[in-house]
Amino acid sequence: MIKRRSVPALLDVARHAGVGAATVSRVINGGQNVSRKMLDRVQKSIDELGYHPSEAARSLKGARTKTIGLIVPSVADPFFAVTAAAVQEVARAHGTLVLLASSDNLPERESEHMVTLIQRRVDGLLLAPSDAADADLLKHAGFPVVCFDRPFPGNAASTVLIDNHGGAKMATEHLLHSGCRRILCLAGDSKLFTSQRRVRGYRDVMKAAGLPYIAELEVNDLEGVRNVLRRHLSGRENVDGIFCIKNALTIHAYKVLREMGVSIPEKVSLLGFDDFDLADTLEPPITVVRQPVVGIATKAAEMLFEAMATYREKRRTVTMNVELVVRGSCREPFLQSRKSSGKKVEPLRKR
Amino acid sequence: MIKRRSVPALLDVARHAGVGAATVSRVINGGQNVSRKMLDRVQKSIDELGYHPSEAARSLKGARTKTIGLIVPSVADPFFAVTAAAVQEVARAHGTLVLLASSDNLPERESEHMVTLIQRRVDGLLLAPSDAADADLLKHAGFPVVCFDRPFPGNAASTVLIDNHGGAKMATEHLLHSGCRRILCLAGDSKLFTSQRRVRGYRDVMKAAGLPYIAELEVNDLEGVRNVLRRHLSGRENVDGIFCIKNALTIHAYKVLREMGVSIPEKVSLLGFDDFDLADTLEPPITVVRQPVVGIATKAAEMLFEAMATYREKRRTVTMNVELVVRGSCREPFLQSRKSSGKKVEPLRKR
DNA sequence: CTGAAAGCGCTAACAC
DNA sequence: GTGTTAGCGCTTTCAG
Repeated sequence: MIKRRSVPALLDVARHAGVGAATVSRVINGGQNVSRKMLDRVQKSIDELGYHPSEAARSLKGARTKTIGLIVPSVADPFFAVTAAAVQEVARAHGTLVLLASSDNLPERESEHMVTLIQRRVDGLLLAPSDAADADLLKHAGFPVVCFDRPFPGNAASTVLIDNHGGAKMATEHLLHSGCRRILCLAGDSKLFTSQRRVRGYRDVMKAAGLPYIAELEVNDLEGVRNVLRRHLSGRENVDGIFCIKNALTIHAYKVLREMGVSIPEKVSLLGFDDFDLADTLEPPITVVRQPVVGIATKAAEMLFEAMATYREKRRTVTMNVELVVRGSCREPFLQSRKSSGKKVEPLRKR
Repeated sequence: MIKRRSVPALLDVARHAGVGAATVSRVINGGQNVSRKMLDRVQKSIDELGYHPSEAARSLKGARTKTIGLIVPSVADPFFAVTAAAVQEVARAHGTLVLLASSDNLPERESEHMVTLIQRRVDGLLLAPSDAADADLLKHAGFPVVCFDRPFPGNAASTVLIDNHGGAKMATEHLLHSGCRRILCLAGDSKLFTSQRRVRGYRDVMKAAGLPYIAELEVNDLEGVRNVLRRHLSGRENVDGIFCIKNALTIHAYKVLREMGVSIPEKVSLLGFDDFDLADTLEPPITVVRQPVVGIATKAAEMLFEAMATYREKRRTVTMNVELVVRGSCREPFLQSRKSSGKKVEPLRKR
């Protein structure tokens, strides 16, 4: 027996209270220009019937849907989880709900979700786009779009990024100052924007220093890291520093080094891009480049709401700074005779 | 200059293609009973205008909104992030979108979100309710609700739980078998359902064993854990085992023990409820009770979709099992002479 | 196979 | 102050 309990409509309330539709409408919209008496009567009917106005009908009248879309590769990923929470928070402050969708970095799935959100007539969209996001969809979207973490291909939308290149340079230089000369760069998924930028930062520093470029661009799981490290730590490579492009790799590298009995930082210095929860608790605590995760998302969300309010898209890209958090996984810097070179790393002792 | 670009409507397409509205409707709904010619013509107009049907108008006709709500205390919390991802996945398989909201464990905010979701006419709601969730709202919700992690007060909805009590007993017994006799139980936020159940499991075992009940029920931050441990490790308490009710506490306890120079497990055994990413990487790796996070969410979501499909609410509570993951933070069990007692812990070597 | 028209639940003009 | 009514964009009879 499938009996769909139909929820009461405005007209039901009106009839129940013996008033016109408009009066009910006024009541549920703040009760301006309604006599005390009517207001009470209507309110009573509303409560008795358990009435709640249909948002669908409201938005049909052309009003906003008070909903924004958020498409991320994966909600389970701590970075995007924190990001989602921050977006949430901004949205809530604007009386707006968030429609969450995950793309798994699959362009097709991403497009699929975008279409769905267009059909939902969301007021705006926040997006960490895949490398092959569909620019055509943006044209007919009918609402502003702001990207974060990665740009939209062809720079078709406003974007909030971090200084991946600068952060990677900072990291590599820190390793250099720690006395490392044969630095391995560990990266996964070389098609990812962030990955490319960070590798480039590493490369530029190494090249400028006349040191060898040793990079592994497609390692992702623990097994992969194990193979790679086994190879590079013995033999002629004889790596003395490791720069990991992302969290998972940093953690894998840490594990492998431990299981291989390689001491950090005495034998090998380890530095990761992106901070993580227990980075300061490991033995030794891991030195990382920290990105302002909440800041990125908040900024992106604010830009979106601004665009939604003004309804004029002045496309722009905001780049946020990262900071080096020095802990204990890199050797202490050698005496720096080159004090004058100015832009030396300012070690922070955080956490 | 605020010019809101209005998106094309079905009628625009109809006019553009020189056909009736119904024909366009048929085309966008699978194109049954439409001549090849018409179909092509309409499709062309659709593409040219970049038309996407309005979901709001569709659901106004009484159809489903193909949206479910998900209310969690915090998306940033890894547990709920993973949960959200799993829900996502099930929803996607059902062609449904997820409206995500976070309550911060605040009953008022929770109710607020519930009202909003009711107004959105979501097809169903997944909820990790606060301890003071509003049962009245459920009455007029008009859609099925399934809770997870915690029950709805008064058991007003179907629920997916884990065996908190059993898990805590398992944990405490394991500590006992490890030779601990003075076991401290660390809990935060004593009003939380999960916390209460777990503390109770600990208590029951201790009581049955005739051992002292030593619990701290309102520690939450690192500072709090530090104070508590300092107190209990010295002096007459002289704790030799610690059972942490949740992740954050386990990690804090680990940190404090390290900074105090207390060796784990030689001096103190440590056991946490709920597994976490680096539990196997710390020194020593932490023994934990693991709950099937994805399983919980998936089960809850499936129950919800089932209820949505059948539209009959047969309220039920599902309890999922937890498992003990033995790593290295508890002393090796003493020789167990009581082999016959059967229900002894079956140590798993996972990860 | 195709089109005209009613109506979903609400808001906003407009009358009273 | 309050009620009537015309749509918003779509689906769905019901005629042609």
